Amino acid sequence: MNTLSYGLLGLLARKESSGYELMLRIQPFWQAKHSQIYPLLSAMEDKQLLSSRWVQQSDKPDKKVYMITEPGMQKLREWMHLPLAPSVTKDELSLRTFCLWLSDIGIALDMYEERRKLYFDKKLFFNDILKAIPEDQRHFSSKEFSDYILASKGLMMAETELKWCDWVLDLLKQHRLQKASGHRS
Amino acid sequence: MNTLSYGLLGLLARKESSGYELMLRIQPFWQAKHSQIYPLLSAMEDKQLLSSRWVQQSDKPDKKVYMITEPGMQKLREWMHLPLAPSVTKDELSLRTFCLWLSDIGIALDMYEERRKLYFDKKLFFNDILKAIPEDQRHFSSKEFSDYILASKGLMMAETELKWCDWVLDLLKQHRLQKASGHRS
DNA sequence: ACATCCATGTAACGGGTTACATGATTTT
DNA sequence: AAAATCATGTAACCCGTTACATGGATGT
Repeated sequence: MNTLSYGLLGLLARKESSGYELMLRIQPFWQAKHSQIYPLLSAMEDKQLLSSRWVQQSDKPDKKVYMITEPGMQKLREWMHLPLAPSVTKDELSLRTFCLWLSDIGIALDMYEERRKLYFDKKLFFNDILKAIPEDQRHFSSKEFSDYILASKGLMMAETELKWCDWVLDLLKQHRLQKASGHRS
Repeated sequence: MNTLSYGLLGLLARKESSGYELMLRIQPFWQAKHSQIYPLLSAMEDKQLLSSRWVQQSDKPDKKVYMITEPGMQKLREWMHLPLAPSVTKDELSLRTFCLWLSDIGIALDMYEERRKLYFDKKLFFNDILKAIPEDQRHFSSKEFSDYILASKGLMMAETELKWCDWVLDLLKQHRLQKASGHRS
């Protein structure tokens, strides 16, 4: 059982879902394609950690809805006592930043502007989730508590990333202005 | 050529290094083991993007130092014009947070305390890098500019993560207190 | 004595992406 | 008319980790 499988199990423990729905639910916290998720769900069903049924839909293709079983719940509870892996981030922008000195300042500005838009959208995304959680569901005993603290983290991180982008863009623009005035004098 | 290969090329463009040194230099921004880095360096040497020489050391094992070649520099400059991949983060803590409701509050407190320590050390790490960059090297034209803005990002992110952990820990401790007083009344 | 750092490499395996394959409905 | 959304699945390939293999120097 890998971490993604446990994550899917955890989502299913809160609400039965199809593979497609799970892909959408887990995406903001763990990027995984449908081609990775479907085989993991099949394998967990084979191990009796999940059960499934086909649900007919009008106007949409039929879907296979998975539910967690009692052995699945047991496995989940065990996971919470296993050692926690550290967070891993892989960002091409960091590696490219090492090469800023060998490229045109225009290329650099485009790169950070593009990333700025992503962080801005990310901020809106988590802000919308947060706004949808009413005050009375924001305490530990509520089912929505985890959504509340995770969306808060997403929002805080996006705001910091946005702030950093704006700061870098300012430094780059300042440098461009100084270079222009230098040419005139 | 994958992203990690370009990243190694970018580090070598700034300073010749051994595989071991590259592993240490890239680690804060892209976690990769030596077993992944050594074969990539070999492959890039075969493609004439790098050259190498053995350097003898007293008190330490000999090391194989790689230098970037002119075709390697060309490849690097091309990379800066290719589409930029979005950042990917995989954090087991987020997936576990979905399952908070099914575990003991003590387990939750331990988990966030443990992570808090990690973020605290991360903050110190980037703060030390930042302190080592003098004021006159913090402008765009300096070789150290990329180190300056990357260490700043690392510090800002670590501070936000730390703030989030403290906030979550406060919420959990508040809840525990309320439960205790509820039992008394 | 034992662990850690330095230093390089390979082999086996599991994780994850891209592409292939299908097809209805809704939006632009 | 074309693109996006919903929905499931498989196959080939590349990315990345764990384990194997070696060995001197330094620190606890």
